[in-house]
Parts: sequence; structure tokens; C-alpha cells
Amino acid sequence: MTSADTRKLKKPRSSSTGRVTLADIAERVGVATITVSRAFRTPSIVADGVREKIEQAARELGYLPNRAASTLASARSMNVAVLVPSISNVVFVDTLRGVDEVLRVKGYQLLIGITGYDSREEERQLRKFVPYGPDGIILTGFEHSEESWRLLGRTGVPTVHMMELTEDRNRYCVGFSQEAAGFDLTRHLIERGRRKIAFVGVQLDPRTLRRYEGYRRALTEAGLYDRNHELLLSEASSIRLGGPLLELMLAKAPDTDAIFFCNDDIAHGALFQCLRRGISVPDQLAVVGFNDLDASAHTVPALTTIATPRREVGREAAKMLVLLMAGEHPDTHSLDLGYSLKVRESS
Amino acid sequence: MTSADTRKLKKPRSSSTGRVTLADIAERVGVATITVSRAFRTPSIVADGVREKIEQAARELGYLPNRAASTLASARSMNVAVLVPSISNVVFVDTLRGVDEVLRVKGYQLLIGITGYDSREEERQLRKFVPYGPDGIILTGFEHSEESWRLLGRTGVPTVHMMELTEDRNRYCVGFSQEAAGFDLTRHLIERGRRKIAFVGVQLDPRTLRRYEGYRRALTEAGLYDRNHELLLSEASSIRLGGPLLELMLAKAPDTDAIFFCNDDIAHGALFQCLRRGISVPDQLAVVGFNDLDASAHTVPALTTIATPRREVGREAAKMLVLLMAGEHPDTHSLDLGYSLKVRESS
DNA sequence: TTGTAGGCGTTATCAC
DNA sequence: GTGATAACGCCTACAA
Repeated sequence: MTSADTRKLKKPRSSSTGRVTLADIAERVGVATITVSRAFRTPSIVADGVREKIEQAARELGYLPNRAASTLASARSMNVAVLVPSISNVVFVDTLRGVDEVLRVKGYQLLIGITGYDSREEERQLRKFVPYGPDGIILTGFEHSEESWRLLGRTGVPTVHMMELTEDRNRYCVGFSQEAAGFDLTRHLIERGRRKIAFVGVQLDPRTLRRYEGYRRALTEAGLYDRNHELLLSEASSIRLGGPLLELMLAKAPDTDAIFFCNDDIAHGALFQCLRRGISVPDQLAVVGFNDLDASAHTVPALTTIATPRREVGREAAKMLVLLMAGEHPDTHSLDLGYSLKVRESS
Repeated sequence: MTSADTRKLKKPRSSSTGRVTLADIAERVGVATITVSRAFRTPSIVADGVREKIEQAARELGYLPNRAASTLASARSMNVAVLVPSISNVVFVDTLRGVDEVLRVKGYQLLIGITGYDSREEERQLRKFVPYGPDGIILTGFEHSEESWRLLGRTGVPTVHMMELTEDRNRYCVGFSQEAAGFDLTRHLIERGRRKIAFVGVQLDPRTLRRYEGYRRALTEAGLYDRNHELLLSEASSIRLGGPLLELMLAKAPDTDAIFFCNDDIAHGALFQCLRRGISVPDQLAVVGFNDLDASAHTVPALTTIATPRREVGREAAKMLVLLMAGEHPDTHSLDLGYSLKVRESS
């Protein structure tokens, strides 16, 4: 099957850089480079014998494909850019995992960008990623710079937004209503008989603010809203802030009988402070958080919070993107995955 | 400055795909594509007027560079692949941040891979990333599959290993001695008068095992080693495991007067369980962890632990890689950044 | 300071 | 099933 092969094959020019290329394999096996390419990409359309020889040659030569060349020639990168505010926040790590689970089996590689909750940084990231020719883009939320929106429009790359919802039918999104969740959690406190319900918010990203709006709506509807019971700071969230924020809130409004912390991290810090100070939770003070982190079921007392379907958000956003990248239309432009109230000991 | 330009310029072939390319800008401005390329990459060597016209044309046309083309032509990707076991673990998130801080200002883009503490998955990731033509690679630790090592050798891409050290002068690494840290932490407990010191380990990745070796060496040297006081499980680490592991350990060896948890996460879970059970820490039982997570200074009681310089590890590993990518030689092949014992209330 | 020529490694297209 | 040819968009080398 070797020397008998006397067809005149235009000798594939072997690499000049020393790297092993398709042409090297082609030469070794005695076929055209395109056949080698096919043997890897669509093995079924290459004759068995040829395919096997190609595979063996590839192994022997230590062939490694070159994505840059493939991307350039095919105009498909098999990359998906995913931008999240932070990976110090488990919420987004879980979301990324969901995205990855779905996309990796489809052969896509994630390009992960961290925006630091900053639209300008997000724009910078986007500008960095677009040259990679991503086949799709996944963003967090809807707060993007003018230029980011323009960039997305110009490139025409299919895009899905995560973690928030929109009415805009031109946008695809997967998430849940942060506002409704904030509302429900506050209603829970009202129903437990609390009347001086405070809100402590940090970071103040769009999702935190939506939760705050839900809180406010619930209290306003119940005639309990009192602006003296809220504390909004733009500091980055962290467990260490919990204690001081608790103190600050109680100093500001000593009659507070419940605190809605905008996320579980600062709620944990606050619970520790309650332990140190001997503040009895929930007797003296109810404490609730948001996100249902791993630790929240185990704190003392266990923390009442909102469980968010972030992994599912990631998975569904990825599925939606896969459809869009295939030129198909998802059933809905806006997928609401809901949330669930976890009532535990702290309220 | 426009129509007077009657030099015969080989008309840059404009894109056939509709995308805006360097050639489009070149045509518009009346220069060669290479000049446009230079205007972006080394602006200083292009005449001011020309450069400005090029920049304006780029803006007007909405030019976006194509990394695949540039990578293919230059054989430099400006990508660096970084493989870490997990990003659910803050330790590696901090390390990644350190790496990114240094590499991004040098213009490198991170390709982040999650290996799930699994050599085979790591090998898969490596196989996926090598085709991207990374200019450098950063790996966690030294436990890699045969094939991974071979791949690294074949590609010849500069590589730095993080979080552990090696004597092997052919390898570059930045980290600290996990074994020595485990030893020191155990010594601390001994010096505090503890005699029945237990070790509880999960995940059992190489770094955890090195800590365990340090623990064992300290106890053996002190004549206190007792295999009945150790609990090693391959479960993934999580705060929820802390409580049950504490119970298990105490059931196995009720005389235990101190527990060295292999990381802060499970130590936190254990501290919560102590609160619930009314086990007085440190009076009845000393508890120590490893890593000094954010929460550890705030738990009740505050947790004694080893603070690890993970962000610095990331930064220094990146710096070392930058040198290697430039073909230079770092001062040392193995950079030890140390660690520090944080004595708090729990011991 | 600017330009010409040619190639980087792969794939689309059309032919056989 | 397989091949020749011509891109893909940019950059290196060398030349002017």
C-alpha cells in the first residue's frame, strides 16, 4: 500500500518553521493535506485505511493542530467569550461552571473575562476578546457602555445576557427577577412580624439595586418604609464588612428588628458579630442574606436567604447561545429561572 | 494630501468577506497594509500625519484586528495558558489574580483552564490549549501525566509551576513549602501543650499530602504520632463537610485535644459544629486550618491558620514566565515565598 | 519612513 | 473519496 502509490501528488510544502503541520503528515502518508484535514475533522468521509495511516503518522510525528490557522481559514474560532464581574464571588464561579458544562461538550472553549463590576473594564475586555473572533458572547446583566453595545452590534456576534431579565425582544437573556426576590424576602420578614426592617447593601451593582427596589416596594406597600433603615455603600462586598455594617446599622437605627443584607457574605460577617456581641438571632434581630452560599446552611444560626439558580442560569444561557450560533431561534428571548426562599433559623 | 498622491501602490486587496481589514484602511488612506499594521503596533515609526489618518480611517470603518491572522503570521499568540485545579477555591482565584495583574500589563491574555484536581483532565486541557500556540504556560504543582510532560517537552513552551517547589533545576517554580508549613503549624499546637493532635484531610491533592507529611514529621519528632488521630478522605473539600468530619474524628478518638484541618473551609464548618455542640474552643479542643481565608479572622472563635502568599505566588510566577518568554534567565529556578503562622483564638 | 514579496497552517470550493 | 487551487488577514524580511 506504500510504494505502489505512484499518483502524481503535488508535494505538500512541509513546514519551514520546524513545527509539524498537516502537510508533513500528508507527505509522509502520500495524500493531499486536505485529506489529512478531513481525516481529523470528518473522519467518516475518509477511507478507513487512509485514515488509520494518517492517525498513525500524526502520532509518530507528534502533530499538534494550529488553531490560529484553522480559525483564519474557516472563520470559526470555536471560542465563546464570557464576561463576569468577579470570580471571587462564588455566584459567578457557579455560573461559569454551568456555561462551561454545556459549551465544552459542543467543542467550544471559554474565554473568561473579569470586569470587576466596571463597565469600562468590561468594554476593554470586550475589545480584547472580539479580535479572537468569538462565535458567541455571554455577558452579565444589561449595564454596558455605549461603546460596548456598539461593538456588539458591529460584530453581529450572537450574545446572551445572564442574571437579569429584560423586556427588550432584541436581547436574549437568562436569569430571574432580582426585584421579585428582594420583594419576597422582605415580605417574609413582614409576615414574621418584623416592622423595623433594614436593608444593608454594598457593591451596588445593578442586581443589588434591583433587590433593594424589591425590598423598598414590599415595605412601601406595607406602609413600613423608612429611609432611616437603609445603608447603601459602594464598597466591594466581603465578609469582613459584615460586622462593622451591622454595628453601623444598629447605631443608626437602634430599633431595627430585622436586617436584609444584600448578600450572604456580609450576612455571615454580621452573624459572627452577633455571636460576639451576644445579640440573639432571631429573637432580638432577624438576619437574612441573598444567594444561599454553601456556608449559609451551616452558620449559627443557619441563615435565611434566597437560593439563586446560578448554575442553571449558566447552563441555560449556554444552551440559548448554542441555538443562536447555529442560526436557530430559541423559544423565548427571555428565560426566567426563578429563585427560592430558604427559611432557616436566622429569621 | 489626497489626490496628489500618485505613487503607484499595489492596490491592497480589500476583504472579500465583508470584514474590515488592514487592507481596507490602507486603501482608504493610500498606503500599504504594512504601514497600517505598523501604525498600530509601533506607532512611533510611522509619520505623524499618516498615523493620524490611519487611526481616523480605522475609527470610521470600525476596524477590528484579527488575532488569528496575527498569531499565524507572527508565530506569537500573546496568550498564556494557566491551569488551576479549581476556581471554587479562593486560593486559586487569588493566584490567578496575581498572574493576571502582571501579565495583562505586558499585553498577554490568560487562557484559564480548570483541571478539577485531575491529571487526566489537566492533560485534556493542555491538549486543548497547546493548539492556541500559547507563548507561555503556568501549571499548578508538579503532578502531571506522562503525556502532559511529553507535550510540554515537545512544544518547548516556557513553563512555570506554582504553589510547590522542586529541587529539579530543569523546572521553574514559585511557591512555598507546604510540608514546612504543616510542620510549623503542628509545632505550634505542641508548644501550646496539646498532646493528642489530630489531622483531618480531604481532597488529598499533592499539597494537602505535603501538609500532612509536615504534621506527621512534627508529631513523630515529638514522639506524639498516633495513626489513630488521623482522618484522610478523598472527598472534595467543602464547608459542609466540616461538622461531620469533626464528629467523626471525635468519635474515632475522643481524647483528641487539637485538630489540624487541612484547610480553612472545613475548619470553618467544624467551628460551627463546635458552637452548636457546645464544644469550647480552644479550651476543650484547639482547631487550626490552612490558607487564612477572609472569613478566618472573623469566625467565632477566630481561626488559627497558615497565611499563604498566593497572590504573590501568582505575581512572581508570571514575572518569572515573562523572563523565560523573553529568552532570559530568572535568578533562581525555584522561588520560595514562605508563609506565615496566624495565631488566633482557636488555639 | 515606507513598500514588495511571500508565507504562516488550515479550510472552502469546485473538480475529478 | 480525494485533490488542486486559492484564499483567510497579518507579519517577517528585505529593499528602497
